Amino acid sequence: MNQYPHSTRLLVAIDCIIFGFDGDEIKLLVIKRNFEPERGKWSLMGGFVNQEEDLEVGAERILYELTGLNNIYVEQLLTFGKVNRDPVERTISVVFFALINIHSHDEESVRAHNAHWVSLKNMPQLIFDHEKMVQNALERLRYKAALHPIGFELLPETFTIPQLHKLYEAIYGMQLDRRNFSRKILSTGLLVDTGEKNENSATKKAVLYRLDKEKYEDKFHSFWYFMPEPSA
Amino acid sequence: MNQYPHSTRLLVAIDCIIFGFDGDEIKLLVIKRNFEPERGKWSLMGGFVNQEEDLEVGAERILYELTGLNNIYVEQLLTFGKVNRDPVERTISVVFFALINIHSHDEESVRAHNAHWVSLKNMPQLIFDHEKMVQNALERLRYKAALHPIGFELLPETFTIPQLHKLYEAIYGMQLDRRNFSRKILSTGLLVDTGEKNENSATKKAVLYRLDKEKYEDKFHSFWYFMPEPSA
DNA sequence: CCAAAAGTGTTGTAGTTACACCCATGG
DNA sequence: CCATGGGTGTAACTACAACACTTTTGG
Repeated sequence: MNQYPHSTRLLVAIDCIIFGFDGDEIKLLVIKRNFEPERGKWSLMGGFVNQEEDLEVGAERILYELTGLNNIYVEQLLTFGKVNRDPVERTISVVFFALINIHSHDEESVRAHNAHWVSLKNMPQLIFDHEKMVQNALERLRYKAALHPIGFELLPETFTIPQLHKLYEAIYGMQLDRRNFSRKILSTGLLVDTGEKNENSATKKAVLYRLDKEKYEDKFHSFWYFMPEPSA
Repeated sequence: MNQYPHSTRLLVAIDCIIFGFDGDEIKLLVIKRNFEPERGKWSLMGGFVNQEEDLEVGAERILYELTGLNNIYVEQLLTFGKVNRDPVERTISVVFFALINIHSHDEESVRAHNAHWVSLKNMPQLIFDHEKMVQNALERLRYKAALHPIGFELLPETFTIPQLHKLYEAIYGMQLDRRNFSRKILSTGLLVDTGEKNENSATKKAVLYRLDKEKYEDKFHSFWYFMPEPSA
């Protein structure tokens, strides 16, 4: 077998930031470790990269193992590689972040892994550099959600504008004018009126929308700021 | 020595995308390999991560080795980890991208490494997945330059608005109205008139500006699109 | 019929595009 | 004195923030 000589090989881990939205707050899915090292402490869900496994595949494996979900929004965040970040042995960690509908995961599996949804406001201490990872992921979420129609990934298939509005308020920790927000979102042309209405509401029922998948794919990469607005 | 048992350790490489601007085009600094594997082919500058070296430090080491430059703009891009991306042995590559003033590097060192500036338009074939990396880096550059005052990193300490204008046209491969661009850039308040003028011009001499470092640091992270403009 | 939440209208303002015009310089 | 490129001005348009108002529902 061909090999590069004289080079050190390192452990490569994958850690997953998993965000959810409970209708009020952004939540993070973390596990209380019942294994060593750092048993009893909180950490992100993770694992090691297998020899014959692409990084993305590894991330999907780990996410599936915990949540039972496939086909969720996953994006590579950054790779953390400080020499002493893991006290046991030097480990490079490739961090992914995932957005899921908080009600869709496999409860069994989550319980079996001793995982819990925690709110970002009173997040427990996490092991190693996992808090930095979360901080970084939150910044990325804010960044992307401001520029791309990404928030939907945290909601069910069908959702109402007020739900989306609350979601955005939660992401940015600030109040947004309900009416302007509604227009802004609708003006993207990405939402399709399903004709149905939300039954949960105690007062006036809100219209349920779903994503226009095609337009979503098309428009996903558009953004502008320093550049002039596209005239077409 | 404590170790995680039963886990595979992998080679971890660092590859560097190095962008420059020659006044006309965005250029990429690549090396023509005079070592195995793939001797004689073009590739990005890279190296392996040392056992006792942080990833960022490794990137800076590699960049310094090639260009002789310290304190340049470096940002982690993404980590590439497909199982067969390197035919010799499975290698994870953490990719960084750097922006430098094309005239400031150490010519000696660049020659010694058999490195050359190539234009993106007729870029030679690169080994492995390096072309994907470049593609990705270009997208990131476009993304960031549209939202953050990052273009300056590709220019000398002092520069003129027309230079900056040409730079942005090169980044996006499109024409931008000279006059509106000028106002937009000046309205950021990030440029300071040095009082001096560009001597190179054959006609009217343009004012030389420099960055207001403090404001630059402050404003670096501001951006908006879906969100309302900050009222303060 | 009233409170609470959802949805629609309107207006002033600020930013930006798409221009025209003037200025400085070297040949 | 003229061609070239740099700098400033301006009008029309558009987007959006900040509001008020109407509609629907349950109790």
